[in-house]
Order: sequence, then structure tokens, then C-alpha cells
Amino acid sequence: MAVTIREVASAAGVSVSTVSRAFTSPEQVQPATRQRILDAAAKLGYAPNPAARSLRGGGTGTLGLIVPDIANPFFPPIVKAVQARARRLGYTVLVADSDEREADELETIAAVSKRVDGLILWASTLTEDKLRELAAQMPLVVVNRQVEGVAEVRISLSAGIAQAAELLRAYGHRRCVFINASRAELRRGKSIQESFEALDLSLVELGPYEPRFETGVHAATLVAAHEATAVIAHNDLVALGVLHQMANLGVSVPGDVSVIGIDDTLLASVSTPSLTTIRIDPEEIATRAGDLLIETINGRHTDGPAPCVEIGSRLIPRASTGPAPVG
Amino acid sequence: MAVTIREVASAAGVSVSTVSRAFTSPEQVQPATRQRILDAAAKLGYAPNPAARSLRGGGTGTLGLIVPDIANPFFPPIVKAVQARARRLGYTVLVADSDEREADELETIAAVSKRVDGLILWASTLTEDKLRELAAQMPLVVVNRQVEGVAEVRISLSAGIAQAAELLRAYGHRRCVFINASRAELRRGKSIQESFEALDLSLVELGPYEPRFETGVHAATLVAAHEATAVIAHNDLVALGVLHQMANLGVSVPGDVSVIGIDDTLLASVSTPSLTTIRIDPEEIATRAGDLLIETINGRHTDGPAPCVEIGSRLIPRASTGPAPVG
DNA sequence: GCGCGTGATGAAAACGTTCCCGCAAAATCA
DNA sequence: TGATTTTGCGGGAACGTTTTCATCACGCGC
Repeated sequence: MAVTIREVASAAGVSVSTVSRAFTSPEQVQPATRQRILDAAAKLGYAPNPAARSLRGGGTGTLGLIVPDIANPFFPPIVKAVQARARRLGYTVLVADSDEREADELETIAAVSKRVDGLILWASTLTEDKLRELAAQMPLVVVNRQVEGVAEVRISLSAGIAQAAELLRAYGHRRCVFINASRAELRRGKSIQESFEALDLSLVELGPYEPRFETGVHAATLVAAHEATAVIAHNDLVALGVLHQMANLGVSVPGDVSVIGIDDTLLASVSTPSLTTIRIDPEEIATRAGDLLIETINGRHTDGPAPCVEIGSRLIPRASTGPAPVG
Repeated sequence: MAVTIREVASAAGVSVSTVSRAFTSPEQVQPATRQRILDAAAKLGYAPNPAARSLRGGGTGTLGLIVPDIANPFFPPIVKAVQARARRLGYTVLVADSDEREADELETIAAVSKRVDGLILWASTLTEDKLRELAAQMPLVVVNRQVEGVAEVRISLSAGIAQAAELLRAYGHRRCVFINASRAELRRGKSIQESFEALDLSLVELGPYEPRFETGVHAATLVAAHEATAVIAHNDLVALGVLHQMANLGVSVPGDVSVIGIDDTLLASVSTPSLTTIRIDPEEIATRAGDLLIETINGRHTDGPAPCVEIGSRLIPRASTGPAPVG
């Protein structure tokens, strides 16, 4: 059915070896011959069979990306960016969804791992040992996990948090609520608590809850009880729950209460009022994680300690934050 | 590196053929032998090499899904559902993003097509001839395109539109605006215009515009000029733009104007007010498209006309619709 | 008791590449 | 000019499976 290298070879009047070389290491074949081969290949519509190529040991040309939940609006832009980056570098991307469940994650990894040259694992629920074991078997990059000896991309919210604290402070807020649903990025480095205290802002932590819209709805009703005038939510979705309930309660945002989300998903830019949020740049994560994985595949990091790149964050001020109410 | 079928064979004291059979056609091998092989395979951690398998001609075990834009919140649930369905049937899914540009789409298809057994093409921008040509080369299912001789999943909004018209009519609305950005599903069957006229509702069509948030913002300012009390937007995103601008203009939703979206994305359920919208069930699309593709791969549809399944829609009433203002 | 179908297993070819080796001709050097 | 390196190309093995075909033992009916 499909046209093979052999047909191209006979069409160009050369051997299969030469055709193979014309594609994989062009400098080893005479320009004239090479051109003849390329023409023949183009005319026949030849494209190398990836299965045969990877069977021979050339790798699969595919990168695996496993995320906890594709339907979480945080991930689609990242998936998209990883795909774009990978394609530029000659790779395809196999995306899978671990459904946030450990059993599924192992199954997903098993299904994917034989088809890819390396894996990006986002916020894996696996144990450190398991991850190390996996890293020994294949190139691996973890995001939002810290495990000795495994290449890592780390997201740091501290810059964004600090900017949020500054903004709230400048607006005259003194008391703030944080709706927590356990973000790994926050457990490292300076805690959000410290960032706020440094600016003489008091912070009440609620939760941990599930990172859902309803969590925001629920938590919003607690804000008044804590006499807080600002809310930082676990993510944009939760922040939208807060916005929703504030509207129900007749509380004005940002008139009475300021609300800040995290992630800068689509949700933040299209809400009413539009949501001030802490942005983590998907392009940057995608580029760094993708490049790191490809470097690992190419054996760039076999010596020395496992590399670790840190991705920063920054505040995107929008309409959900404003001056604290007077009195 | 990886454990091969040969090692399993010698560990179990049988030939490679028997090991292969134990996995692919278990009934052909004696239960006792089979068990011995399975045990040996489990102990060694053997998993068949997909590259070798597909080289031999067994197919790749992978389905391709090409969507216009993964970052569009309509698609992630569909991707997720296709993946879930495919996995149940023993397939992996390769998702790619055509970026809504024709050149990219061809490139994407080229990159993906050699790695998959079949392709689901969503709202392709390719010509009918090109699609037919593609369908001749490999199993193909198109969604939201109609091309003679190619298996098709068709989305019908008419039921949802009819329900929307009924709801608005019951609420006493008489004049409605439709913000158009060209939906292929609407060009077929009864038009939205007809659905509304049948209920004695007048409908003004705006556009076509780009399906963006700003489109909704812009169109919202035109609603009053048309003396309309209800808006149906091209999709949820555009509807949210309308909601946003209505709030800016001090127009109450649903007090003064009712707003209806299309797609029932996450956006609709988390907006304030929550958005009445026309739902297209992602699970249903995913299941039907996936099954149709697998049937096509298995050669179930070689005779007779290309199959076509239609997916319905229905209204999800939420808080953005209400009685028309009196007077 | 003999031929024969039957069912389980083994041997080996084939899938399309890549890449190591070997060979000849061309290019370089003394 | 003769020896030696370089260059360009062809031959063929190998990658890990699946699958066809052959083999072999077994049990059946005659």
C-alpha cells in the first residue's frame, strides 16, 4: 500500500542505503544523487515509516505528556504550547490524561511509555521511588514534583504572590483570606503567609478544600466572618466561585472585596468583573519542559546532578481588585 | 534494554510463536502453557513492542484526533472522552491541533497519519476532494463536515435552538438577536431563523464575526438598538462577552435582557449569572466518532454508503434567561 | 492396527528501516 | 607513478513482532 524506501531506491537508481542516508545524513551523499533521490521520493509521495524507524532503534520521534486533567482550563494552553515546540524540533506529542487517580496514572504511563522517547509527568501522584525507577527506564521530566535525581520543572508562585500582596497593601487592605486546596508550588520557598506578613498583611487560610467552583462559593460566605476585604483563591475556577457567591450576597467586587485568582486561565479574562490573577506562562513551561526532556533524551544530563529549571509568575491586574472599603 | 518476546519464550520454555499466540489469540494455546507464559512475562515485565507489532502490519493501536484548537474550552472534554473511549477499546489517542489554519492542518495530518490507524478530523478546512482523497488512503471520520463517501458525525443544533425559542417565547420575548460567526451545524436543516419564526419570534442576525469574547462585547452594545430583549450567541465565549458588556452598560441579565450561549462549556456553568446554553454532549460525540472510526478501521463500512450519525443538542436553562421586561 | 484428521507447537519469512562493513574509484601525497 | 587515504555507494544483518507453513503426537473410525 504505502510506498517504501525500496521503491524510491529503484526509481532513483540507487540502493536503499543511499536513500536512507539521503534523508538521515545528507552530507554523506553526493548532492546530485541526493537531489535525484529527493525528487523520486517527492514524486512517489514517500514518507519514512516511523514504526520501522523506531524498531531499528532510532527512537519513536514522539514525546509523552501526561497531565492530571485535560479538562482543567490550565492545561490546554500548555498542551498546545508543548505540541508547537515539539513540532518545531521534529517531534510529535502524545497527550494523556491521568484523571488524577493513581491507578489510572500507572495504567496511562504503561500505555504511553512504549510509544514515546521520553515523558513529561505533570504533578504526578506516584511515589518518589516509583518516579526514580521510571526515570531509570526512560527519559523523564517531572513538573511540580521534586524528586532527587530526576529532571524537574518547578513553578514558583512567590513572585506573583509578593506582587499580589503589594497590590493589596497599596490598596489599603489589611486582612486577607487564602482559599487553599494544596498547591505543591506553595509548599516550597517562602510561604504565602510569610509574604503577606512581611507587608504587615494578615492572612487567614481556609481549607484545604477540593479545587472546585463550589469551594469558592462556599468560602465566599466565610470571608465576612473573618472581616477580610481580600481573597486569594487556589485557582481561577475557585475565584470564580467566590465572584459568583459575592454577587449573590450583594457584595460588590471590587468595591467591598477584592478577589485574586491563580493561573490566568481563559476563565480569568472573560469573567465579570475580569479577574486579577497570578499568571504562569504556559509557553515558558512548555518550552522549558520540552527542551529539558529532549536534552535528557539526547543524554545531555547523564553526568552531574539532575537539572532543575524554575518558572516564575507575575500578577496580572484586572478588574476584580480595588481599594479597600473605607471604615 | 527492554525485555523481548524471545526472553519470555526461553523463560517459559516455549517458542516465540507460542508466546505471541498466548497474547494475541489465547484460545490457540493450551491453558497450562498459556499460564506458564503469562507468569514468565509478568515476572520479566514484558510488554509487546508496538513498533514491531505495527511494522509487521498489525496496525498501530493508535487513533488520531485533529481539532481546530485545543485551547477552545469546547474541545478538552471531547478529547478526554475520546481518550477514555479509545482506551477501553485498546487504543491510544494522538491528539493534534490544526491551529485553524489550512497549511498547518495539512502538515499536522502528515505528521500524524503515519502513526495512526485512522483519523477523526474536526471541522476540517480541507476541500472535499482532498478529504475524499485522504479517506481513500486511510480510515477517516469527519465531524462537522459533509462530504460524499466519507464517514461523518453531524452535530445538529436544531433541537436545542427550538427549545431556546420555546423558552424565550414562554418568557414573553418577541425580538431576539443572533450573534453569528458561522457554525456549519446551523447551515443544515431548519435554520435558526425558521425555528424562531415558527414561534412568532423575530430574529435579527448580526455578523458574521470572529468567535471571540470581544465579539460579544461589541455585539452587546447593538442589542438595544435592535430593541431586542434576548441574545443567542455563537458560543459560550461570545455570550460571556455579552454578559460582560451588559454589566458595564448597567443592563441587568436576565432582568432586562436574556442571554443564551452554545456548547455548554465550563465557561457557562461558572459565569455570573450562570449561562443558559445549548448543550452538545461531549461524551456522546466522542463515543460515536470513536466507534465509527474503529468500525471503519475494521472494514465494517466498505460496502454501501458512508455512514453518518447525528448528535442532538438540548437546552440547559440556567440563570441568564428570564421573563422579558414588561412594557 | 492403520490411515487420517485435529490440535498444539516450532521454524522461518516478512514488515521497512538504519547502520556497520566492504569495495571500488577518486583524490591525495611522496 | 605507485602507495595510501578519502569518498560515495551497495550488500546485508538486525530490530521484535506476527503469521504461514510444517511437524508431531494423539485419538478416532474403519
